[in-house]
Amino acid sequence: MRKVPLVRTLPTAISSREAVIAETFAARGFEDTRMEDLAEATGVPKATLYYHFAGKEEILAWLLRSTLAAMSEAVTEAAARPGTARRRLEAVVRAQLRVMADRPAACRILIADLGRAARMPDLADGVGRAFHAPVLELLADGAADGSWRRIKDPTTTASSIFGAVVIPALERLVAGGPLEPDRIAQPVIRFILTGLTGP
Amino acid sequence: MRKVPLVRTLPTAISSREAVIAETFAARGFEDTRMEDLAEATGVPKATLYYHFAGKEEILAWLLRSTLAAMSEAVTEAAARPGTARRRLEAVVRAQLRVMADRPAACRILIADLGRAARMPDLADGVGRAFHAPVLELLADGAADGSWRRIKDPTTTASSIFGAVVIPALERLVAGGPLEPDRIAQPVIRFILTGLTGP
Amino acid sequence: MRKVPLVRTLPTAISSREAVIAETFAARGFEDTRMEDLAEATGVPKATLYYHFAGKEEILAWLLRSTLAAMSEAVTEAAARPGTARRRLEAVVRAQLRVMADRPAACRILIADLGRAARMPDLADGVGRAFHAPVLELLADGAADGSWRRIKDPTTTASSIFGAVVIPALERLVAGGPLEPDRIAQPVIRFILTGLTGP
Amino acid sequence: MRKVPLVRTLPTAISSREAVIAETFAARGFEDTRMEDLAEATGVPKATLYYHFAGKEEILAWLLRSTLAAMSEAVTEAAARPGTARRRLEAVVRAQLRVMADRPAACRILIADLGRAARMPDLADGVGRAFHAPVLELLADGAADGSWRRIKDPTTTASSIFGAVVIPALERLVAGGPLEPDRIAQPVIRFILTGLTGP
DNA sequence: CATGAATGAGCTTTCATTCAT
DNA sequence: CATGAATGAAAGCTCATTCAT
Repeated sequence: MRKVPLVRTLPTAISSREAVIAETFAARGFEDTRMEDLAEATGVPKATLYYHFAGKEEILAWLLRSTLAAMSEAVTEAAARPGTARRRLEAVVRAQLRVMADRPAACRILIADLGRAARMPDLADGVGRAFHAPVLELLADGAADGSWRRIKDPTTTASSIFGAVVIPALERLVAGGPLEPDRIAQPVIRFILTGLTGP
Repeated sequence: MRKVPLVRTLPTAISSREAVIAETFAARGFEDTRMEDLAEATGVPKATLYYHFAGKEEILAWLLRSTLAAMSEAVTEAAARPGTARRRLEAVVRAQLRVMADRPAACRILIADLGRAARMPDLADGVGRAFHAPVLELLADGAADGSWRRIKDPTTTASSIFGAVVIPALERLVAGGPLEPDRIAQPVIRFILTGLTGP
Repeated sequence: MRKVPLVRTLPTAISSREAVIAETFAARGFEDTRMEDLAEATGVPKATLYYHFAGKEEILAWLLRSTLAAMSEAVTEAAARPGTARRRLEAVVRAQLRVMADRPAACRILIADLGRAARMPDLADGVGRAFHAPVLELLADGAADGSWRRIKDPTTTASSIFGAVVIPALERLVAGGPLEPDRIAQPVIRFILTGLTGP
Repeated sequence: MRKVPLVRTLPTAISSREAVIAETFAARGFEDTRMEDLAEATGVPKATLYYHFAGKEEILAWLLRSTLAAMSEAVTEAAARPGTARRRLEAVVRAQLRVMADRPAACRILIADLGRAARMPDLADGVGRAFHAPVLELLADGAADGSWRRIKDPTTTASSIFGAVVIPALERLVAGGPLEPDRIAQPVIRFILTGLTGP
């Protein structure tokens, strides 16, 4: 049983089909998606997929890894901008929502099936690194620059922030509607910054 | 494939094994859990499971329905208590966390695989009814009784609240650690009520 | 990968088809025999074969084990008869040939593919136990009772005897002709007892 | 599937790897040896093997043909020496054993899988021509020159001689031990000439 | 000439599910 | 009612083989 990911460089015939693959997985769920479905959806023969990936799970892993990388990049970039922690957090939230809007299928898989991601060793803490880490830093920065109070339990709070952003977005995605990041961003950011009771 | 759920009354031999079934599903994921695994885990022969359930999916549905019912009951009860909306929302959060702590495996499946639940017709809006509906009411009540400002986009906000509660809890569950509802409740409630900037 | 042989008792629907299975394997060779071929030949559905055997290889193993057992029994019985070692050795040769004539396909597989048998752990020394052991004893007995000279290298000699019996028989089987044990027995026995130079 | 053997002259890069190829086949059996395995073992890329051979089976055929040729040559040469039939037969036995010792893997394949060789059209009677034919002549010569009695059933007897030589040798090879042709030759020759009862 | 990349064609195996007892 | 035995229906994966360079 070969579990080591193959190291061939992906031909564009495949890598350019990332979205189609994500949509295929999203439509039927991982297990109900047959290799054959992916072959049909991409136009790449089954055996060729096996030539480039060690198995169906590797394809999903590649997809999620790529998605996570995009998320990580967008979030990290937003967090690194100049400005107050508050502005930067707002940018992070918008960045996260934008990535989800750009790759609805892949993000839907990733977030609506966190359980599976958790079961995939090399992805397990991908979410953590992509979102939590930058946010944790921001939480500290914000306390320092007066953006907000000192956060007592930053880990839990970072998770709460993640949930507060991602769950409303997920519900849109799952409902099938388009995700309008700018529409959601506002109430979400307000909720994150001031909670229910704020001004 | 018979899709109509059977209506026999479950023998306790099975219903008492709910937790084991949930753990089995949680450990390997739905599709990687074979009927045989459930049979072994519960001690109930495969064919007997088929005598009581229309199929594997029905077992999961029964499990999730039961979990959702518990969640719904706990949340609804908390929301119905006397007191300010604020107190009642706090109670709701604690209730939600307590259910998750009581049924870690089942809740983990439910929340870490929202995608599947969404794909299961009769469960699709279960989460909505279990959590969102009572919270939506609370949001209105709270604006009325002065617990908080008037919430502009209550649907999105209810989702954010759900995410803010459930994602930190899920991360604990997935990490394998025990969920201490009371430890998490405090920072989460504070976050929900006052956000990052509040007092 | 389950390598442990299953322990269900074989239904006669299968065990009674032993010969057909052997013929199927013999006709096309092990690897060119698909499970489907065995299913068709026996009338037992593929999945049912898998219910009773852990895999194709297990079916072959069962077949060879059974053949070896028959060989062992026949040879041992012949070797155990009363009489001089010489008479008993003659009986052993005839017994061996008779088994081969009775189960031509299975014996052809077994002997024409000793290499595979050697690669199958639990069969590796089956041939040794079935033929060599009794013959080794006979060689000693014969030296004691004056049937023949003292044999210096009994292991090699036992192998030579085995080869001298089995190879002519195999050539008949492979040629497709029927094996007439009594026709072959005579020249073979004479060769074994007196070699080329004897009276 | 092209069945005509290609006639390109083999580059030494391949022909010099004959032993490695034989060992690879011997270790796993023909069908469990993948083209890839041969490529790895020889260092010659898969596609290059296909450039020189019409297919996997052709590689085995080439190997066995080569082995058979060596056997045939050695045996024929030994049988053609001057001297009594008896001396020449002894030489034949030693020659046969020497070839087996020199090419243990290839001979193991050839003899431990006589069934397959029999199924390969152009090899079918290779063994016959390589060993049986010279021996048949010797049997007649020996009767003429007084080396031994007149052999009644020379075909069967030639087979018995072949078996008496080759099976003990095969058992050594399969056991993994080295084949010491001179150690085996003596008891085998004695057995062939005088059987069990001779002086 | 030689070969990395690609793929057609199957085959083994697995499992959810059924059914006779 | 309960269940051991049996099976239909896939699906993942492998590999021999081809071909463009």
